[in-house]
Amino acid sequence: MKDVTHEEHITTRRNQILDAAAKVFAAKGFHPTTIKDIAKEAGIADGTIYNYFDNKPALLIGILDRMKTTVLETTDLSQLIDADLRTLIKAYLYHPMQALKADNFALFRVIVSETMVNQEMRSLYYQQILDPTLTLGEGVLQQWAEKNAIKSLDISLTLRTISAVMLGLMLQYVMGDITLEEKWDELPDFLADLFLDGIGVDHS
Amino acid sequence: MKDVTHEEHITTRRNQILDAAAKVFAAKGFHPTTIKDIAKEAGIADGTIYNYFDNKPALLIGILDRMKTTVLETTDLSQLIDADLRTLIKAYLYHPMQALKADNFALFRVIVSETMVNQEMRSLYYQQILDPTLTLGEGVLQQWAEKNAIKSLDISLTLRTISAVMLGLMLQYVMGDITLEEKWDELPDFLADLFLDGIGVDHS
Amino acid sequence: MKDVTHEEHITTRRNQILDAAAKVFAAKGFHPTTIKDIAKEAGIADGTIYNYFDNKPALLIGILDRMKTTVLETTDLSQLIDADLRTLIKAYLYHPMQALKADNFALFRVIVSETMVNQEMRSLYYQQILDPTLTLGEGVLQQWAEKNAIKSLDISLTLRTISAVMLGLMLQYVMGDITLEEKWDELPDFLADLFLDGIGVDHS
Amino acid sequence: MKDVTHEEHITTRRNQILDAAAKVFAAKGFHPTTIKDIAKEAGIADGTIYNYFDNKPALLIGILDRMKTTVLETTDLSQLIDADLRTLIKAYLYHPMQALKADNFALFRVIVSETMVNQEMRSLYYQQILDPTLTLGEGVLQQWAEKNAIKSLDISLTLRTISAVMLGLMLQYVMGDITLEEKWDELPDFLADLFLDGIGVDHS
DNA sequence: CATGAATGAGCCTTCATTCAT
DNA sequence: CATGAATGAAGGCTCATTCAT
Repeated sequence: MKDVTHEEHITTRRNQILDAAAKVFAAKGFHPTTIKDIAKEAGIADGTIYNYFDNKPALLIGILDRMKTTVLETTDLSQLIDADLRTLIKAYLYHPMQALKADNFALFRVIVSETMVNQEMRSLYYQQILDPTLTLGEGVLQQWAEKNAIKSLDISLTLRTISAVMLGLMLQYVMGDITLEEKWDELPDFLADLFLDGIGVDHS
Repeated sequence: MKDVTHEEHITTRRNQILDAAAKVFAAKGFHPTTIKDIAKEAGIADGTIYNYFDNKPALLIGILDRMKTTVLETTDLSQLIDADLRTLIKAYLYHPMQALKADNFALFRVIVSETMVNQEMRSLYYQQILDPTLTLGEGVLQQWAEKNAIKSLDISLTLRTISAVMLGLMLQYVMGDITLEEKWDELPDFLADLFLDGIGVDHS
Repeated sequence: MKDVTHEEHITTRRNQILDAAAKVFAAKGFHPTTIKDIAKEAGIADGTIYNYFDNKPALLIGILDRMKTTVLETTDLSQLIDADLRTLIKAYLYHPMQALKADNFALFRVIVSETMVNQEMRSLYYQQILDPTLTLGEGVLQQWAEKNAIKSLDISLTLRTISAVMLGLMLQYVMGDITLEEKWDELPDFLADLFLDGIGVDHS
Repeated sequence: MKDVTHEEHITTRRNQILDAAAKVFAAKGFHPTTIKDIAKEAGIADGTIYNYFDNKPALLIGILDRMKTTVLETTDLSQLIDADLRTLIKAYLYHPMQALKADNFALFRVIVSETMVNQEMRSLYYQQILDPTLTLGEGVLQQWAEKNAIKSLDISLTLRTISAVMLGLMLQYVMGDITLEEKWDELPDFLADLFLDGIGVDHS
């Protein structure tokens, strides 16, 4: 009973700190942010942060780690198992794009930036986010392949291409591509068409 | 005459410093690298670097800036103007992928990482690399569209999608996706097929 | 009655804490040891320690203070009042040397180290240990002097010399003098001879 | 030529810093002293200290290291090789006692304190100071033993006893023994007599 | 222009101590 | 009296940058 309360308290505090860290990281970037900044934002003392996290990088890792839940939950495609392929692809693309759009650009930038360069974050991203996403998608594609609804392509490369396009577009958006910003909402439709039909004309 | 020598000397020194910086950044990352590291690698004194660059970030910007030449030169597609579309797309994809494969992973990672987070690098990348590449590609696609060789799609989005796929795949490669590493050389062919024909079966 | 129990409880707790502190100080040194280390070793909470001791130095002082009893008890020479002088000196030297040998090197080191540098510990050591020991010894020597069993020397200096030799040898032992370690057990005999007869040959 | 100046400059700076460190350590103790204190005393910036020393302990080690020269130079006994034994012993004891008396008590305390507890300082003390001193003394005693001027005792223990008495007396002095302070100057004579003749009366 | 010693602001982290529960 | 989360002062150390030579 007391333990439960205790656990809850720890979780609350960790989230409180991660929320503050996410906010400040998004605003100032990882390296320019000081522990004092985060503590101030969280309304606690510097030292308190170290009662819940080992060090500064652990905060960013904590933020990334917290995302795995979000990603997997919002990307629940099981309910779409009976939809047609085009709808499915749109859905697969739609969620992350909307999630990003909110106002997490800045945080996204910081996370990608550090992930590129931090071994621990890299493997965390791979294990917690990329790999589950790919596995999920491969299963779906496999089913459609068996129904002869898609060409017999290398499924793993296909999936990687689809997830890569999302990542790549996000980066380009974040880099300041205005065209992309304007047409952001058209993308799920556009991509679904592109991936399903290609750009080439039929030569038959 | 003297000016020429002078200019040459400056260019040489700058390149010497940038070479050293690129090497050390690739090995240790941007933030963990000190000016002293770079000076040592370049065989000069710390202070000398400041005669050629304003500050540490300017070194990374210098490296990125030097790349624009390389990128545009190696992506010269004019000679392929008469090839068929599939060949063209392969060529468009092939060069950057091989360039990355060489062994500049590490440097690529560092540059992407800082670019995400550094406004100046971001606009430099956009102006010097992304925008020219997109413009080039749009021109080519436009020509093919006029020949009715491709569907009438939103060309700017199409181009952005293609370059986003490249960028995204490179990142995932660099993140440690083993499958991608194994099949890296198959990608130009695979992607050309995918982009041209799509994954869907013909319902006609 | 309740007070007695109360007092007992306090004493028990204090000893429990001092035992833990002594163990950890010996293992890690005074400064590297944290209150948390000690609390953990004692199986109590950090804050509890402050119910029994004012601060961290007070713990070391407490340890030193506890020793006075031990020292004086084990150095009870009264029973040797009838022995010959050589036996007496051996006994005077034997106890502290054995005590050190046991395995309290590490703690001894820590205590000496802090005593050097901490005014409060210094006077505690002087009052509780050095002074009583010297007084005791001086009394004994005085008796022998009156019996004309020893030369008429400055007794206070003689005593200080003897205790200084012990202290100095202990330090050198603890500093890692291998020769001293090997011959440690020979010392009481050796020193007794040395002090009584000197190293010079008789010139008569 | 330039190198010579350079070396000189380094030596000067190191000594300047060590002088300042010694002064502040003596006044405040090792742990309470901050790098800023030392820098201020030396009239330089904090960071400059780290151009000459690896870290804070290295300063104390540097101080100890500098002493080896002093110790060995001032303890040059070769000129006394023809003196009688009593004179020799007095000389052997006199120098360190005077050296300490100056006003280096406080520093001595700090050094002994840290040496007790710091492995690196311990072996430095052993190798640079204790061992040479013992070796020197053993050689001398050996010669006298061969001349039958002293009893055939265990020379290594004898030497250790003599050097231990110095160390021990210094500590007791430093601990605040007033008697010792009053009679400090009598000690060389007193000790020479004690060690040569012993305190026992002749039983023949 | 080259040098590299000097600078000193600034940050992460530790940990003794407090105090509300 | 016990607890242990919270505190926040404090300090060692790094390193980009400057500037006298």
